[in-house]
Amino acid sequence: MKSSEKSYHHGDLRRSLLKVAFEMLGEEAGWQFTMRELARRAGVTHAAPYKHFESKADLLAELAVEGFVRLTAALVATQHDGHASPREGFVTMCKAYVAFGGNNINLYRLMWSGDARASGNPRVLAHANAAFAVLLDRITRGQHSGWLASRNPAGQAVACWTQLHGLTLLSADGLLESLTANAIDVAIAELLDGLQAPRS
Amino acid sequence: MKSSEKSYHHGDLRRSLLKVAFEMLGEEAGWQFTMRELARRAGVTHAAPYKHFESKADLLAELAVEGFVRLTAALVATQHDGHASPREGFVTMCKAYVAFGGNNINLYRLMWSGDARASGNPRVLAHANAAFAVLLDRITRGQHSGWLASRNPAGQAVACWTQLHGLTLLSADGLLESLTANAIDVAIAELLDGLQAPRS
DNA sequence: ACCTGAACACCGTTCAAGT
DNA sequence: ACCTGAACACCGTTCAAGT
Repeated sequence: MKSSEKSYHHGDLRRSLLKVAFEMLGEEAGWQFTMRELARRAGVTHAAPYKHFESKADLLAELAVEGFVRLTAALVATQHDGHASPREGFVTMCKAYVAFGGNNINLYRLMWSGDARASGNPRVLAHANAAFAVLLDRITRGQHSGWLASRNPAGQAVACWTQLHGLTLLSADGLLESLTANAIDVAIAELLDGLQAPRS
Repeated sequence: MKSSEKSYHHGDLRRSLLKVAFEMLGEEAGWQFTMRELARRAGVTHAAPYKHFESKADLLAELAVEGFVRLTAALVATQHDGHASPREGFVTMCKAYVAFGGNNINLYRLMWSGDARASGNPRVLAHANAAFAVLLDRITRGQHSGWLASRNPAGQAVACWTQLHGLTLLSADGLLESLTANAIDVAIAELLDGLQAPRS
């Protein structure tokens, strides 16, 4: 934060590496950047990152954790707006999920890449579950307040999560635009119809 | 087909390479096999595959095309069984989709990998659309026969596709089992409830 | 305490040369 | 016509050595 741009890198190389990694994820090139490129951009030798991360998978796990934190925040941020209806509020959250993926597609793919989980870092799974918990909480409250059909909330949350995950990925792959207009809105509407329908 | 096992590889190296690649995809190691490992297993030098495939992406595209062909066949195969109800028939197709992904997870991931589409081979997209067309066709017919709510069939098909895609991936990642029992069945039921519900 | 230089065992891809 | 051998420009990772 103190900005020592152009210094020789002292204690905060770890933080610098994460920052540069997020910058690279923001570019076009996909999430499979190389450790050597990361080191190059951070201005250090390719061996230096290994003093701060055990392996590439370890670095990816850190990025994935931060990704889930940001996704969770994006979902939570939709909770207290004044929505026209409970359903509208929920739809807003769903759109925020898909928008997060669309705006951070390299990070989103990294979060689910398997390479991140392969690190063995349990925080990846824990933070994925934390994001899921936001969906589950909203659904549980929706059932209590009566606008969602009452059945196992976890089942509804899983249906919601899988729908949003698939929608995010296929949308980012550019496969939906040619199939129908407003694919995201339509798919979310079908999801909500299902969650509201009685008699599972 | 003539089986010249143990020969020196003549004209059918291309076919051999594809066969070995599918075998590797059937193993545990993920879909990111190396061209050199493929060549090794096929018993040739690592330069030989490049006489039959322009690049690794080109090879992956061929595998992806065949994957979509197989997925399409798996979906079509569920069409003429005697089902207890139209909805049951549709649910069977949905389960076949998820089961295909679960039983061929490396191939399924490859099909959506981007590396395959990056080859520029238009057959990948064409065959992906062919698989989608099966969903669309069943939904259109379901609307005509009246058991599905009548609205834009493409929108419903997109909702179905994205749900099954997300469900397949998250299920394969092992992320659903701990959340609820019968996650696949439950998510498919929510999907169908949505597709059947009037008033989108 | 933190980074560098050189090394190891790999990649994808190319291309002259062999059969 | 089809494959090999050697090469090029890369990787992730390690480790003795420098500052």
